[in-house]
Amino acid sequence: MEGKFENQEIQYPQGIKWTKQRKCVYQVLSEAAEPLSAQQIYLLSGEKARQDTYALSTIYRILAFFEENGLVNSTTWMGDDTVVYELDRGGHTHYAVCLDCHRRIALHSCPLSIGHFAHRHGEQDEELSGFTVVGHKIELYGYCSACSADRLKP
Amino acid sequence: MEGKFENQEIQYPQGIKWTKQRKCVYQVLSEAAEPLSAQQIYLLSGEKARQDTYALSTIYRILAFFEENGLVNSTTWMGDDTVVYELDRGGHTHYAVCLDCHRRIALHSCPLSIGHFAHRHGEQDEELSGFTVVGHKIELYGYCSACSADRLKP
DNA sequence: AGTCTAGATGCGAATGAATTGCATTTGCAT
DNA sequence: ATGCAAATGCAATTCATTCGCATCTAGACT
Repeated sequence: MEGKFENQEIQYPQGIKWTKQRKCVYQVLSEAAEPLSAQQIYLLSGEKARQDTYALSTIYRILAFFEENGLVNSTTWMGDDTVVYELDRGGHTHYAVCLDCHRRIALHSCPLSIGHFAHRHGEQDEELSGFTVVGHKIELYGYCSACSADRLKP
Repeated sequence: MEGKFENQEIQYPQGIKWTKQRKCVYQVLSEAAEPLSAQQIYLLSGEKARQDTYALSTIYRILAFFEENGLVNSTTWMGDDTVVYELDRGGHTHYAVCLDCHRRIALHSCPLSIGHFAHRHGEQDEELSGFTVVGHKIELYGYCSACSADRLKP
């Protein structure tokens, strides 16, 4: 039996060609607790796919494709230049990033409702008139509890 | 006379070694209207320095040095992975980024005061307890007026 | 079920930003 | 003016990401 990572009860969005590579990447993303880099996805996909490994370039192409089709969003962390991807689950999460150890902490509440914010700005900043806001990204940065402690007694 | 970009009335922060390359980069940044990439700074420095051109690797090292010493901040734009640098002028600016033409629009008002925001979060999210927030970054993304129009009638 | 084909993949080579090693040069404190 | 730790230039290197092209495959159509 074809028992790899397939035949799970995952629902793949319709209207696109679902190759085994795409299913695999999709599943990896759906199980991820936080945004992943192409490299990480590449490794995780390799594990899932029993003995196969999918080409890294394919992973990149799949991610670009997913992004174009609105299935995933990409971002980068402060102080790091590699792009990370996460499934677009409708809602959104923001993070606090430690400038020292680079640890990231997910914030469970968003400090501003998109609509509210966009609205206020559309009215205040002339430059922003006509701009259609579809999303936002917020990042707090500073030092996590562990690193804050270290910085006091060096 | 040594008439290059030097002998202007620029005040260089004290306590560090001011080579001509560093002065030049510093001046380029102080004249910039928005964050610049290392490449851009490299080119602009080249122009300022009459006939000289400073090594690109030097520019990178200077920027890293400036950042460590709190003179500049670095970030990246949505949908672009090259790092950009701007002088730390105390205040901070946020941008709206067009996902289509990549044009950026500076927002002249910040939707949340750091203190206020950090405070509320430090109390609400348990994960954030002990985290010392030193700054934040907000990016709106969407489509600018020109591109919004294009998207309606393709 | 078998055929067909646009589009997807694998592989390796190419790009481009950023970093590093090392020999040489230069602020700047003495 | 002198000396040295730190900064620079240059070339080579790393690492993420992209691209060209030959081969394969999902899914539509017999």
